[in-house]
Amino acid sequence: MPKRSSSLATQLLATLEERGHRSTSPRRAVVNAIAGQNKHFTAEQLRDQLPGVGRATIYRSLRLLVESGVLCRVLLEEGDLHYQLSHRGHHHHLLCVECGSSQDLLGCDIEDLLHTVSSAHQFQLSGHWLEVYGKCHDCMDRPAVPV
Amino acid sequence: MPKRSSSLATQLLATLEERGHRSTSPRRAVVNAIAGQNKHFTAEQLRDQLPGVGRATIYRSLRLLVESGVLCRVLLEEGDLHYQLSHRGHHHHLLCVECGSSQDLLGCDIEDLLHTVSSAHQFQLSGHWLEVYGKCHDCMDRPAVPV
DNA sequence: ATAGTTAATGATACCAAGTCTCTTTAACGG
DNA sequence: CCGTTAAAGAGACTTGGTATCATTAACTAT
Ligand SMILES: [Mn+2]
Ligand SMILES: [Mn+2]
Ligand SMILES: [Zn+2]
Ligand SMILES: [Zn+2]
Repeated sequence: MPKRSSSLATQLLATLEERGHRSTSPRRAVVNAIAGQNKHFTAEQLRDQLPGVGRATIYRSLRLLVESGVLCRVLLEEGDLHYQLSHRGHHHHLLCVECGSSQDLLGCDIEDLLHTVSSAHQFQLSGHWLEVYGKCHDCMDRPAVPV
Repeated sequence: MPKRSSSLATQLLATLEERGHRSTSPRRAVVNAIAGQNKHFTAEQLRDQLPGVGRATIYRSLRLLVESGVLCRVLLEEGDLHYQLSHRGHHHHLLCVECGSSQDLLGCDIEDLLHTVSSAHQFQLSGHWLEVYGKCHDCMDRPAVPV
């Protein structure tokens, strides 16, 4: 039996439909899989979970969802690109390098600071990219995992 | 006749030698080419300029120079990885999206701010990645280049 | 100066992460 | 129900890089 769609999945799909995209069954499979992730994930992880969906379709869906603002790209310290559900609007992440969890960083003062610094350099700010790496609260207590 | 080495190139090579790496002729060619760049560049650009040097050697040299702290990686807005000469130590860049120039951002308050924000989230900061995009002073005045 | 040791090179195969092309399918609007 | 057109999927291709390994050449010690 097909896994039941979460309301989150329904919501993601609705976002796509509002933007004029069709509700196809591969697309529903993709948003369901995404809704089931509990932390950031890669395109390839999604592909492993959806062997029946074409590779191009997965990448196309990810692009649409990023463009719609419901997914955001997350760059890990090693350079790997992951995705995760986004709180709409620009924000950043505190990424735990230990357990892979992430916390959103909303309404911090970075924008103001960057504006100040930029104008000091006679630079007209238009965008920025920031990722913050470290250990989350849980992993701070826990002794480091032996490799 | 072989292009004369700039003192910058000599300096780069010296850094490598100090770290126990041999002064080979492909390596000299690479540091010379790097010393001749006037802005950030990609590995492939370097390759085009050095058709006689093997691909692996170019990537290996870039890695060594990054590890030595004399080159830094720069992530452009579109996701392309570039390199540029580094002022040793951690710093960031103001990248002009118009002309491709970049200004180093030293001693800005970002570290302090991130520490404040992190501890507010009970997060133990260990690193971060920041790139700032916009228009440099020159390009602010100039009307946008027609595509 | 010579020889020995070992780092470094480069040819080539390989790989990861995507993108492009093109034919076929199916969603949706009328 | 039909027609239009978006979307899918197969598969070739691309980009940016890494791994392997036989050969070469820097440096070191004599
Ligand atoms: Mn986010
Ligand atoms: Mn720099
Ligand atoms: Zn953690
Ligand atoms: Zn500029």
